[in-house]
Amino acid sequence: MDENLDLIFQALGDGNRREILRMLLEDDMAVTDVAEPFEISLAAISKHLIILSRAGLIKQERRGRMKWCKLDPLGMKMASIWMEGFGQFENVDLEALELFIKTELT
Amino acid sequence: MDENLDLIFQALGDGNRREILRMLLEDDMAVTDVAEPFEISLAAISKHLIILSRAGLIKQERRGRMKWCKLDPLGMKMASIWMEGFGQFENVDLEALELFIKTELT
DNA sequence: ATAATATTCAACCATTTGGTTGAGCATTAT
DNA sequence: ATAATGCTCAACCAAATGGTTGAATATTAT
Repeated sequence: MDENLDLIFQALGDGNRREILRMLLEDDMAVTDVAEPFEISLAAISKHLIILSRAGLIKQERRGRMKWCKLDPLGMKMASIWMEGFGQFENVDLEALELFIKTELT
Repeated sequence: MDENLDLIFQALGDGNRREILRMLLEDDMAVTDVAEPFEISLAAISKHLIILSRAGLIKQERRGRMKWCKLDPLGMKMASIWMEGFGQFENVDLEALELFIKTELT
C-alpha cells in the first residue's frame, strides 16, 4: 500500500503548504510564526501543519507552550525516490521547461 | 503562481493515477487498455487521464477512434525541480527509509 | 445501412478538503 | 490569582474529488 505517497503528494499539492515548507527550509519556527505571513486563520495553519506532519514532511516538537516545526527530510525523500523511476527526461520540451523555471520558481 | 505544481502534485496524490503512470512507463496505451487492470469504470479512468494530462504528466493523442496515452516527462520534471530545493537529505532516518523502500515500492 | 467499438459528457452522489469562528486547554507572565 | 499567549478542538460551510450510471459522439467493421 502506498498510502504514504498519497499523504505526501496530497500534502505537496497545496500552495500554502509548499510555502510553509519553503519557510521552514530557512529556519525552524513555532506555529504562530509560521502563520504570520499568511492571511488565513491560525487554526487553518495549524491544520496544514498537521497534514504536513502526517505526511512525514515536517516534525513538530512541543516545547513549553510553543510547538516547534522543522523540516523532516524523510517525506520528500520518499517522494523523490518514487519519482526517480521516471527519470528519463531526455525528451523534455526544453522551451516549456525554461518558461516554467522563469515564471513559476524563485 | 504555482498552479502548475498544484495540478502536478494533486495528480500524483492518487494511487490509481500513479499506477497509470507506472503502466505508461512500460508502453504507450489506449484508454481502454489503461482501464483494463482497474476495477473502476472506464469513465473514471478517462477522468484520471484528463487530470494527468492537465498536469502535464501525460500527453494524449487521438488516432482514429482511439486516444493514445504516453508519458510527458515535463510534469514530473517540474515537480522534481521544485523538490530539488529540499535536497539536503543527510539527516534522513535511514532505517525508516529502508523500510519504506522494502514495503512501499515495486 | 447497421452494428460494434472507443471515448467522453452530464447528472448525480458521498466523502474529503480548506476555510471559518468560538470555545477550550496548557503554559508563561504579571 | 489573574491575565495573556500559543495552539488545538469542534462544529460548521462551500467547493472540490473520485466514483457511479446512462446517453451521446465519432470511428471502424460487417
